[in-house]
Amino acid sequence: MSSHEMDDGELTPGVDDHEPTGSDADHHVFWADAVADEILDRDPDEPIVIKGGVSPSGIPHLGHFNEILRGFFVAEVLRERGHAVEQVFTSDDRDALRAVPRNLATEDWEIVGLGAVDGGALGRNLGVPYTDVPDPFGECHDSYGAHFAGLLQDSAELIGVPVTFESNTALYESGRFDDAVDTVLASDDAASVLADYQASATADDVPFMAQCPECGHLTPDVSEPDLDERTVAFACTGMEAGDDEIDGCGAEGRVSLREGKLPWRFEWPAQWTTLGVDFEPFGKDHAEGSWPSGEEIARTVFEAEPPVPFVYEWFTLGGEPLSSSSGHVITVSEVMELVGPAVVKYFFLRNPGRAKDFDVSRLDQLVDEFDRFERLYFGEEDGPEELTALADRAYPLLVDEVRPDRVRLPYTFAAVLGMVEDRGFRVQMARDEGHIDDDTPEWAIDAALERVERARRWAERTDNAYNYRLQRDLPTHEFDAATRAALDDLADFVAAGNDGEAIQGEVYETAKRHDVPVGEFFEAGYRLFFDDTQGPRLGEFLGELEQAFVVERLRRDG
RNA sequence: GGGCCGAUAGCUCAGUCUGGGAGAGCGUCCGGCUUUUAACCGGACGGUCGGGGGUUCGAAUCCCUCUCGGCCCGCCA
Repeated sequence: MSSHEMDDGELTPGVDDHEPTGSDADHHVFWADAVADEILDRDPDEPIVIKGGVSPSGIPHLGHFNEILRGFFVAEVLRERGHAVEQVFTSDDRDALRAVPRNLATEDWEIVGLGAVDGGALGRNLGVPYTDVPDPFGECHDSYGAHFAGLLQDSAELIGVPVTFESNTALYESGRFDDAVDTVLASDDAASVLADYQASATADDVPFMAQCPECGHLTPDVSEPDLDERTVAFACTGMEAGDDEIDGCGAEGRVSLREGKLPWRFEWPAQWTTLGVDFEPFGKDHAEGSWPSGEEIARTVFEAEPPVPFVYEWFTLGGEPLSSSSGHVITVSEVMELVGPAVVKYFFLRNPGRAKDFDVSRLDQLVDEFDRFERLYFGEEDGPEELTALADRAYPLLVDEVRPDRVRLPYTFAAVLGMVEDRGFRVQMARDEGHIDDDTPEWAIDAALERVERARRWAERTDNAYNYRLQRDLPTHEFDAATRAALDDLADFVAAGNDGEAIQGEVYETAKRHDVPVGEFFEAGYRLFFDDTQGPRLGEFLGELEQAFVVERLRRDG
């Protein structure tokens, strides 16, 4: 720790031109600034290490991204202030497989049921560390743990957050954890400290779990640690996993301290000291469990200051808790296909202390909210003071590049454009609505059209009011004579070269002339073009389509 | 049983740290866009800020208490 670091803090107050004048120096509109202050108050060595981590127990879902994105914002704020930062993520992959998941994901993010893999093989590996359980999908990774850690890493890349992954198993096997393991086992206090926090722990426990060399199962039944030889005696007597009992093979003997692991309550602080962690976000589940004990273990056993903690609320998916085991999950990959990285980051930028709902059926709301946030930043709209201040401060962290000339199609409008595949149609319609003009750069058009693809997937996934698809072939239909005559009339009107607005008006006129109820006539139109009874505003939509196609379809010729 | 967090409009939430005007978006309703057909625009309606008590000139905000919900004291983002 150098003596001038205090000055660094003074020289980089983290104020940019967007910071509203008159705000107190120690009040921040953005939570990550407050966290950064707290970290810097401790004069950390550089690079400042920001960590997160999970067990690679199954499909990585959006909730796991709290572990990456909370840290991301803090890391970005610290970088802005001129500090070197490394964001690391521990895969807690020496934990034992405790339950066979109902659903899995392939390396290409395809969600499959247990039936698609050898579930029996997984069942036989209950109690075995994730890195020693074979990859259920065969050869794509070295192990179950590597497979799902790979997906997590993949998610981080998708969203554009640079993270260094650390495997717990590798930390044990390479010896990097040796000092931490020795410290715990040599400590007179370790077991008794934990016993103060955990009812099931006693002061006589040897805080280590050995991996049986015969069957690969972890066992807490260890004794007589020898710190000179770095071995421990074990008996493979099985372990508890939830309500189930996992049997051991009964083998006994001694194993190296690299063949096993610390219990989680010790492993977490061991990660902090070994990796030099300065900041760690965690869910409210750890807030009253692992954190208080970990904090004291760090101080009394490792004689090190624990990282700055940060508790985040869990969020729900469509009002229900996320649950890997029941399959109520949404992956980052899926979310990225629906809204893109900036909006995902925006979702995590908001108040982390309050439970949020991620509602796929109302993603348009989330995207609208993001668009507004963006307009507030660019000063294109007035809004509440606090929110505007937050936008000024944090918006640039959401995007790769701040571009005032970007184009954002409203999400539901993008969904309407998604009803037709043709790019020219999409561009023309966006142009007619004033979203694109002659000065719009090509990159902005491309980026805007990406949202059309996403909104299209959303419409399909939720099968909502925008899930209409222009039919390439003439749908099956049955119209009475009056309707047929009216459609022919309308076809002539279109053939005469009238525009969308005129066509919309003519729909009413034609229906009236032929004595067809307006509603029925619209239904006929929706049947012909969408094979449905409803759809978007018909006339203006038809006005954008190729005239010959519309005429032919209205005449039921193809 | 003990503890942590939360509760603001029909919905999603901001505002609570640092007490002074109860807000946004969406939805709903009404109207506009040449005449119902989920894209656009305008307006309106809408809240005893979970209940009660206290501190204060003044409380969504601070304190106490109760109710409900989530979570922790095995594992979990």
